[in-house]
Amino acid sequence: MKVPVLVPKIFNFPFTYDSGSLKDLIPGDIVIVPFGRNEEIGVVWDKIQPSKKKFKIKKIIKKIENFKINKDLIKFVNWLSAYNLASKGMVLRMCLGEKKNAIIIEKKAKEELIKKSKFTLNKDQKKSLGDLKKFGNKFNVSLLQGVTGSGKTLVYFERVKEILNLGKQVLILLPEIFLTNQFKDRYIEFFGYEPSIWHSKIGIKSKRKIWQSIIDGNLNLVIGARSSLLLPFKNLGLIVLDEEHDPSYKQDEGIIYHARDMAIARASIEKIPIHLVSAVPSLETYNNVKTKKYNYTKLTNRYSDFPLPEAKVINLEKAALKSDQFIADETLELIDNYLKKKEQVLFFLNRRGYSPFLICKKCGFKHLCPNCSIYLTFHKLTNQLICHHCGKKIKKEKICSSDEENCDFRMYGPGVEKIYDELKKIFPKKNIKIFSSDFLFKKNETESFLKKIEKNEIDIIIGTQLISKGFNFPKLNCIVVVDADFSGMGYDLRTTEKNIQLYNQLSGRAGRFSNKSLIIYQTITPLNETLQDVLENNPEKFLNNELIVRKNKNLPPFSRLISLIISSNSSQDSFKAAQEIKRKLTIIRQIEVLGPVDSPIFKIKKKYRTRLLLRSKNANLIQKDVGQVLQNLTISKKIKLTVDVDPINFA
DNA sequence: AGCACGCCGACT
DNA sequence: GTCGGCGTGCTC
Repeated sequence: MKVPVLVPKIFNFPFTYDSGSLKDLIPGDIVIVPFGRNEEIGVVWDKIQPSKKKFKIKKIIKKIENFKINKDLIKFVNWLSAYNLASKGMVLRMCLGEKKNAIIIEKKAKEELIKKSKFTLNKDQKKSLGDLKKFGNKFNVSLLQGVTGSGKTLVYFERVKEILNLGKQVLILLPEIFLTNQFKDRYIEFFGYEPSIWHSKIGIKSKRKIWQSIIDGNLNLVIGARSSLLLPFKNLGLIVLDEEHDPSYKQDEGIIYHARDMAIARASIEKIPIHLVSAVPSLETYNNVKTKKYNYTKLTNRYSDFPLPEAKVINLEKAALKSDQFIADETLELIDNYLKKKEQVLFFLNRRGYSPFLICKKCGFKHLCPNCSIYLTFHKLTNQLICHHCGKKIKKEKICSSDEENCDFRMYGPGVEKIYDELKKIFPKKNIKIFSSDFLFKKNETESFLKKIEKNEIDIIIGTQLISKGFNFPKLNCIVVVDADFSGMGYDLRTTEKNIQLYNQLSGRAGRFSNKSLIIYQTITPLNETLQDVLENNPEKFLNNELIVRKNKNLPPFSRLISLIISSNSSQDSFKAAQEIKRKLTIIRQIEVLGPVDSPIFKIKKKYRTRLLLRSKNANLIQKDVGQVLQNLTISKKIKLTVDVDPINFA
């Protein structure tokens, strides 16, 4: 009997095999097949691929008895692959945990019971929980919105418990790996046992253990990052997607997909509910709530009734900073009140290193990354210049082209290390620490750092974006945004949205347990509109305006975008290939093709990148037509084509 | 994607 | 003279 078998490789269709002596093979069975000169794991797929090519049909070697992929997952893989223009085989690869031998049998782990704390929901929370229940246990998308500190987690934990009690599996998605550990403690407190955590960096043995017990139905709950979305759940009953608005849900390497949108698709295929959770939802989700596509429930008050921090703007233009100073005197006066009370102050600056600009005063020389078309950032910690794109590290060069002497470098603009130096000079006795990826080397370092902050052992924290995400710092009551910059780079239509999200999230870090908390925005543009929106703390107003703008400009969600990135070792090759692709695409009536243009960062990791942007003329899906053209494309293997459906990053 | 085969530079 | 760079072709 002929059987279609999909292998976890680049192919977008299953290969045809002979079942041999194996009887009753059905879609979802996991098999070992001969492939080329090797053996490969594969999954019996739903449809035989018709083919004009002649080939010898090989026999399936054996069937793996204990595990089976469920039918809905096959449907989901097919759908995800078609939507994102990625090959089915590569999507299947993600289901199998990337590593092909995740399947090997091993002993199963028991959940260890730990003491469980008692939680009670307040009135607000009870109402939202009631709403979520009311929406039902069939497929529906709902947004649980609540200001930072309103206790959203507790609400959905209760909901999760309910679904678990029905004997169903639950998936909780979080936007970043490092949040999963922090989240673990809260989970243990509530449920009384260790949750299983899944993300790309967990070891092979835990992967194997989790994968196997999920497919068996022995494990009921997984907390995971993006990749957990493709796990082979046996009977999934609920998906919760926390921090719904977070851009890191978009995977932008390898198979490019948006985990939020894919999660919704999976819920739809599995016919189960999905809860999106956020303080300020993404524009897409907001629009879907407005048009009643999604259900909606809101928590309006902070859990312990402490107010959100008061906001203050400091005009850096007027502050007359001395050279080498990035913190205004007025800011220093304000934070002093908090430090005196032994309360923490957080300086937020989304710039790693010491200084982003190192320029020779005499010859104007700047260090350019040898692999990318961007300038290098000076890091004092390692005394190196580092490329924030490819990670290249080099020592300072000193040859000045203006005369025989060495270059005389000046530093412009602050990074977190620079702020550290400035603060250390003013507060030599305070314990000041930087929280950025450069200072968190080892695995447990992040956790111990966070513990120290919780225990109030650190007086001043200087942090990058990392710090804005979901942490609970009880003694933090004052935040300083060193450089509230709203200019963006001009190539990201979501810059404003991201800024609103960021500052909203950031301000939520302060005043968890205080009536008097403060967030200070230092800026050279105190009248900026986005800043005004942030200050007003009325994200709905911003979202409504933004929707109007998008509508007028025919941008998503009123149209659809697909971005093509064409890259190669030569800038001419990339550009020529892009023109060629554009020509072929113009056959499609319902899209317009913008470009080709060099990408804003033209060279990344030695590859020259040119891009095309495809836009639908209405809100219909265009994947099918575009996919067809791309499939029949014959371009040199030297050219790499990356397809990004619903792009959010335009670099 | 991975892997083998095949053709040209640099160097143990 | 070999090692190894990557460009090309193939996988039921």
